[in-house]
Amino acid sequence: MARRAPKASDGESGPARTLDDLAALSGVSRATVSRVINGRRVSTLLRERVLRVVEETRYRPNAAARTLASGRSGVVGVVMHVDPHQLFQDPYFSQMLQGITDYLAGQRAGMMFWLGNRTKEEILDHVLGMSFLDGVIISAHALEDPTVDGLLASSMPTVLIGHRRSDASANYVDIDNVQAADDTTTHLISLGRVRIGHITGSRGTVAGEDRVAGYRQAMRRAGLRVDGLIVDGNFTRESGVDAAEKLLDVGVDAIFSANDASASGALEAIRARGLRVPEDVALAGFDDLEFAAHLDPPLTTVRAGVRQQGVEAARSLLQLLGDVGRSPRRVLLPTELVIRHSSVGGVPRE
Amino acid sequence: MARRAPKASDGESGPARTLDDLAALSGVSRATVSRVINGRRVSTLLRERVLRVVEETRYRPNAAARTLASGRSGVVGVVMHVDPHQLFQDPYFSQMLQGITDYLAGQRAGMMFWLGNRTKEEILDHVLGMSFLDGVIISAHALEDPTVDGLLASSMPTVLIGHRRSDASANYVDIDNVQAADDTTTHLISLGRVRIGHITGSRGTVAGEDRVAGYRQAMRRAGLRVDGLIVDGNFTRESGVDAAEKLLDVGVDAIFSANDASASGALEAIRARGLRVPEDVALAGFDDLEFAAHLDPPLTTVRAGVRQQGVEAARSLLQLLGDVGRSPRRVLLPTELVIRHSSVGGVPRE
DNA sequence: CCAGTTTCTGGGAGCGCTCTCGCGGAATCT
DNA sequence: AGATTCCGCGAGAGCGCTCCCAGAAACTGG
Repeated sequence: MARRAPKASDGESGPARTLDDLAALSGVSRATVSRVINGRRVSTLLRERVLRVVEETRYRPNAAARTLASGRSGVVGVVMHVDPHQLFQDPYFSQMLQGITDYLAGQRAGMMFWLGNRTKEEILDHVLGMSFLDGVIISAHALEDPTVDGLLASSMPTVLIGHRRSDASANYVDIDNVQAADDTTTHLISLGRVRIGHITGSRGTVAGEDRVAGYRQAMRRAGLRVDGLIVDGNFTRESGVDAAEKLLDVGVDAIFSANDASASGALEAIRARGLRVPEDVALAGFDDLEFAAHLDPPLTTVRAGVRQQGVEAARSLLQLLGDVGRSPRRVLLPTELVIRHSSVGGVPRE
Repeated sequence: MARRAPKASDGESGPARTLDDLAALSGVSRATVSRVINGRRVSTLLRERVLRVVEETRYRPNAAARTLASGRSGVVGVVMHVDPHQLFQDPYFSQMLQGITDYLAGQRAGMMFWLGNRTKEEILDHVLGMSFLDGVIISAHALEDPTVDGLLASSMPTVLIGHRRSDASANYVDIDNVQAADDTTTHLISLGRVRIGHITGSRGTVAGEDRVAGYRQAMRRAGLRVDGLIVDGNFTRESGVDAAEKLLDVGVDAIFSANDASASGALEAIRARGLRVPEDVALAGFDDLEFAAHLDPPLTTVRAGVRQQGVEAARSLLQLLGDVGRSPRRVLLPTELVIRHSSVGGVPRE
């Protein structure tokens, strides 16, 4: 297509737009210029000659041609299918996004985002339509997610965040929600609490289901009853308020809430009744987002390393792409129970 | 390069990966398949034959090849050079980003983001390195910005948000900050206020400088003094608190703050002194972000249509790309003074 | 000093697509 | 009925790059 003027040249002002131009200008072959550009072995003499021309002409390789010829673009997709409003409000997502972008930017990888304003089918279609992508990272919160299924079924290298798929070939970064929830509940039990309520996360999400499972597991092991002590929430502060009200009505001496946001809601509800935390009701959350340490009292919670999950996912994807064998990457990040005032009043503020 | 296995085929399982495959399968030429895919005139008979094969083989065009051959990728870059923390905290940016992404997604355009975790030079280099981009949208807040300069100097079609560059060729979407600030100040004057303070935005930003200019202009026209009444702020809530303290010390009966965040800080400071808004001190902000209407009292402010600025920028860029002549796009969005309780106590809550 | 290496370079064949050109046959005109 | 226009289609030349291959040049050792 000499018909359409090449993007970057008006008339003949900027001469070197292609490798051939550079080759002509520096008196070597195109192959040699390519070697110089890509840092492969070339004699010092020629290398310098070429580099000077590259410099002078402010040459920039054509990314599309490169991608076509090499099969890799250096660009990955990032899909976080959540309501945009929530995306920006909820530090959970912004922290994860930051982890991803920091790592990828550091590796000079490009990234395209799909931040979930569309339907899942549209997203899948759109992502797969960007066929030049080297791979994609997708945060998979729901147990059932057609976007994830579609990606997994496609030939696109994919890393999931937050969902250990049973598919043998799936790559993921996750935390052990069950274990962490068990630990947290066990912590509350060890404090002598016996009526421990749980405010669930959204049903149908991995984190929601796994955390309630961990809670049940710990309670069962301790021989404690759970009937009436599990109230549905949906990870929002508001749901935490409502759920805590119900738990307080039936009577509890501790509440384990499925995330920090709902825990902060629970805290508000407990306070509103004139009850003390942790004396009357001990409280624990999950995620350890920044604000958790600044609640009054500071919240006992599970440090999930949300930002780190993003970093690991990005790292895994890049490793995966570099690995010809494409052996699956599975990363289970450790969690840590962070004990603060909301469960153990006497402990000095960290 | 038959050497590297084509990305999407393992062995010979999925046969149709290229137009040539489709052509062979449907017994037409590659050109005709291309016409079908791109919706150009083809007889119904052949069209259907081809479409059936496309369907069956779940064919997806190779984006890189398309870009190389056609010179357009359908992907644009979005650069918002702000600290990521601020990006997510400050609704200003998230609203603008949402406007941009909504419009572009609606037009099925892809987008790549640079959300400002790197230095300006790095960003410029990285963006220009993605040579396949059809164009870029950049939010230009600072008076001097090397990234913007570099983009403008390059051959990359670029639309600025928030900066009317004098460059005849620059495309932008902006609002008339001077006029809007003048209007707001004039509103306060019309209420009989005479000692009207201004809390500036960050110096060196277009919005900051223009808004103080509009304020000065209105004050001068009304014959009011401004010395001692202009205090530096930086668009944050905290700076609003500090600046308001100073203004209250010198004595004011109204404050016009350069944005809503700093206005909310000012509100806090005024309240802390036991003064009433608007009876003792009338207050006005700028931007009309969501929270402005929910302050107590609701804040008089300038509706800048932040989300709309994003939409318009995206629309402008797409128009620009469709326009062979590439005649410059300049959009000056209207603003509206939204009068609420914080300036006119008697007005019923909107 | 020549055969056997090793290193470096250029030639050239693609990667998968778009788009112009021109041909043949159908539709329209005189 | 013959001349003219129109339309649909195939052929084929690129787009700018990567990477294999083989020849040339520079070493090595006997």
